[in-house]
Amino acid sequence: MEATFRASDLGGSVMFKEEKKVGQSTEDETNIDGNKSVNGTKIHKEGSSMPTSTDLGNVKQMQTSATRSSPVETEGLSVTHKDQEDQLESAKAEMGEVREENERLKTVLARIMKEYQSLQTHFFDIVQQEQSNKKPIDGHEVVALNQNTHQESLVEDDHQQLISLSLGRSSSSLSDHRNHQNKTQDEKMINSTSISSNNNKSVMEDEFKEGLALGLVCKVEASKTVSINSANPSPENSFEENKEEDVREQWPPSKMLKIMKSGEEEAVSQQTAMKRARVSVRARCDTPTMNDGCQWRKYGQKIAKGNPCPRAYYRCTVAPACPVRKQVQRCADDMSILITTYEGTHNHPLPISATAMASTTSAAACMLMSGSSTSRPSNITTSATVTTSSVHDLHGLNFGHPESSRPRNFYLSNNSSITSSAASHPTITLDLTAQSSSSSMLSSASQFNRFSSNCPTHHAPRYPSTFNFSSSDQSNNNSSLPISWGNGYLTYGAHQTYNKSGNNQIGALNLGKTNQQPHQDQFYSQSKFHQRTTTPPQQALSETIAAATKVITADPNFRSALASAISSIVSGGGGGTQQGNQSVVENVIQNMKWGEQFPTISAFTTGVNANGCGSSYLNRSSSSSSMAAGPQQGSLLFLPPSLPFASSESASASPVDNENHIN
DNA sequence: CGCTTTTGACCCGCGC
DNA sequence: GCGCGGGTCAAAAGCG
Repeated sequence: MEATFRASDLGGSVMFKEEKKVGQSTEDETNIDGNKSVNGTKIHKEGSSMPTSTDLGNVKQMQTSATRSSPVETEGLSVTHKDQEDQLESAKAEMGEVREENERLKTVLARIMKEYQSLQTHFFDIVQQEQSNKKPIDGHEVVALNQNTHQESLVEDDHQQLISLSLGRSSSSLSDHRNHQNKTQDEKMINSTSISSNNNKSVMEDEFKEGLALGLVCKVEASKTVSINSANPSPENSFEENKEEDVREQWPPSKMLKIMKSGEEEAVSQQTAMKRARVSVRARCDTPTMNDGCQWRKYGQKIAKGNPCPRAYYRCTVAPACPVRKQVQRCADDMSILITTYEGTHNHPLPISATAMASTTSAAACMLMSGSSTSRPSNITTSATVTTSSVHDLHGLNFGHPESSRPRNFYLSNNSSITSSAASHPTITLDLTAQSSSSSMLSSASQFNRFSSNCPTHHAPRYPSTFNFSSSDQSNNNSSLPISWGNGYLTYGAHQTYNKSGNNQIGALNLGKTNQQPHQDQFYSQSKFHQRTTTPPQQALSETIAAATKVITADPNFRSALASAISSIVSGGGGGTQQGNQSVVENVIQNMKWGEQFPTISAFTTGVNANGCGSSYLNRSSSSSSMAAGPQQGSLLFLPPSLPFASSESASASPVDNENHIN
């Protein structure tokens, strides 16, 4: 497994360990009595630089059980004692190895950091040189520069319909640096007309490594025959296109159209807009906005038809040019439900607390687009059952919460009731408002099947009807918990079925049970929440989000779509063997699947990055300082999935539900 | 003073 | 072509 990625990969080896741990964790969890947890301990330590609660528990358990065996035991017990001593010894030996490996990894990490810093220095040198040559670059000039530089990509876009999204993409100042570096690399590649496929492949692999460490940029191709830029088949293309799209997203449509020079480009723009996916999250929330970890600035509010509550428009302000927007609106049918619709891809490092939502929405969007890109939008239905135990696996860390091992069902559905607006903005909905049980799963399924009844049947196979990630402790299926936000915390309750407002929503990812009677007062009651569960609510949501991500990324169609997209790029070089590429891609996807859960691993937040990562956010989120300290200090590695919806008075909080209507 | 929110105006796409 | 609705802009107001 480790052979796939070099240890010098930025965080790659570490992520790898995480994957390994994740891959084994179900096994390890079933051996919670400690005998077999040595591997788990080892990997935990590698991943987190400190033992997790489980690890400590296991070791402690062994020690205590060894201590418990007194000399006055019977002979049989002495044998047991001996066995335990043996185990203890072997465990100690293993831990010694782990320590050594930890040291090795630290060395590697230090080297990577050093390389990164030198690269950064180099980058700044280049920037300074450029700035000395011409006026300081403002945002528009940057856009112009990018557009000039990537004119070829524009043309290429005419032949491709691509969506670009990142799964918990974390680096963006970094990514900006990378873009610049890519640009220079790209120029080199263009200048050098004789590029061997091997070189391409190796560059590609490097890109993969770094790209995965930095986050996934997923490109889904359209049904049209893809003509990979044969002159420049390097993987930089993907970054170029990504930049291109980012550029477009940074501009409002009207201005975009103004700068378009030809009808062809206009068509490209329209295609891009047509394909821009949205991810809508429905959640119980008694605050004006749900705190998803990002920093938002409100730029508009409007009454939407059919809903007395105004819709608020926010844009991400973590980075100045971040194209991500969100709309927040109360559900007309149930005011306790907040519908947050995300659009676009962050082009900057995310606060740790924002990565869960970002990766989930990106994955959902990717899945949606993978379904819609090869044909007309997405008449697809997908359901998934996920338990929190698998969520633990996903996180790669065991929080040791007894409640958290409770199975929870998630329902993922993506169907198409396409309206015109939905067609231009394909939307997938993550419904966090309701609880899921077996019966409700069925009802939900039938519900969505009903929705998809008008779907062409050829879409059905694209997404298997059910993904079941349930682990062995699935038995108490009915104990799943509904989720809602409340003052930044989750609350639990039985909720109303979502579906009524789904006119524009092509799909729904229903993470919970469909409905019972709404008891709104429950949702506002912290005390009731605490009565219902001892699971830290934010953790629960984090798990929910991560589980949804897992569902999506575990979708074989999502993976195959991604694989084909990547492999087509790889094979676009003309030299690489398809099979080899495919295996690389598969490995990439395998790693992405888990690595994306730690998108900040690679966000070495030195200098600009740290600031870009949201200093203001961090300053505000005093309650989440423990995790917030990570990015700031550059010690963000291996933190557990953050509590993404920390209770903090968000600067972006706005009275969405106030009655100040405009227009 | 700088940042955020508010809100009227404007633009654009779409349906009729 | 017109009206409607969604989305965005940007000046003014609010706030710390």
